[in-house]
Amino acid sequence: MSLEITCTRNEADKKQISRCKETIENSSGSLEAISKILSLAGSEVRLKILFLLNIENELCPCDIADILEMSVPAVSQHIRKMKDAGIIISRREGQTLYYSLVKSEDNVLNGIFNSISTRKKTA
Amino acid sequence: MSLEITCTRNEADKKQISRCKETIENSSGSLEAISKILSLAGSEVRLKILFLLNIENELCPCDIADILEMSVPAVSQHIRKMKDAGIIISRREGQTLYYSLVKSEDNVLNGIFNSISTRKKTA
DNA sequence: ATATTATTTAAGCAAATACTTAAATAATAA
DNA sequence: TTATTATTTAAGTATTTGCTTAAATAATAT
Repeated sequence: MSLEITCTRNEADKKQISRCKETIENSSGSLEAISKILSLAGSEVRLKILFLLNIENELCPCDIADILEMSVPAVSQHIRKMKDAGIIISRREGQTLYYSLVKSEDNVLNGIFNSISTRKKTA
Repeated sequence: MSLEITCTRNEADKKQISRCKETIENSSGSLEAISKILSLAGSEVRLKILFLLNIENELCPCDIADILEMSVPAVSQHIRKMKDAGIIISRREGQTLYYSLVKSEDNVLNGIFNSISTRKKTA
């Protein structure tokens, strides 16, 4: 973090700017982690997959492809990104891989699932 | 929504697939709206801007550029996307434009801000 | 072994994204 | 009016993304 303030606005509140820089610095870890999760959930296809996994507990790529009416490789590639990020895990049963959400308490995804339900009700 | 099921898995649960298709169809509006917001918040730069606006109430592009150590046009272009999506609004005071969050109750952003704070505490 | 099925991986490509620099607006000040 | 300041807009470009098709793994069945 550079403490130098380059804003030339007369009215600029330099204390506010310094304070904000520190705030960002102090939360940089969670900001990075959460923006990563949000960038994954920010794809409509992936949000649907996450939403379905939350409801159905587990699904395989083949079923997801069927539900979302898209190709299996396309689904598989979305799944890989979420698996790499550690928000879903797989369980094998014969040839079939079942994917499910990784559960955690302070999970930003739970708030998102609630928002989807809430917005649906009030719409 | 096509009700045709193309999954060739022997074990495929056709009732589950039909049910999931209906679930997605029923929530398609909120899924689209929320994925749009998440795609905006899923950029680390924009998440920082939203996070700062939540704390400071309002900020101008010049100050944000200073805080985040990036160019004013780059900030302005991020701001435009969020303004176009209706999640922030501007207030003019002379030459300066102050941006702030559009408040709403069932707001997915509030859950995100909570997650940032929670994760910071437990980290 | 060979074939079938479920899934992943890889290569290729079009579209979207996020910067950069330069030019255009808009408001204020001299 | 001309200059200065805050901001936006536009054009250009490199990177990322999300699909497609084809090939590679992996498990099961014959």
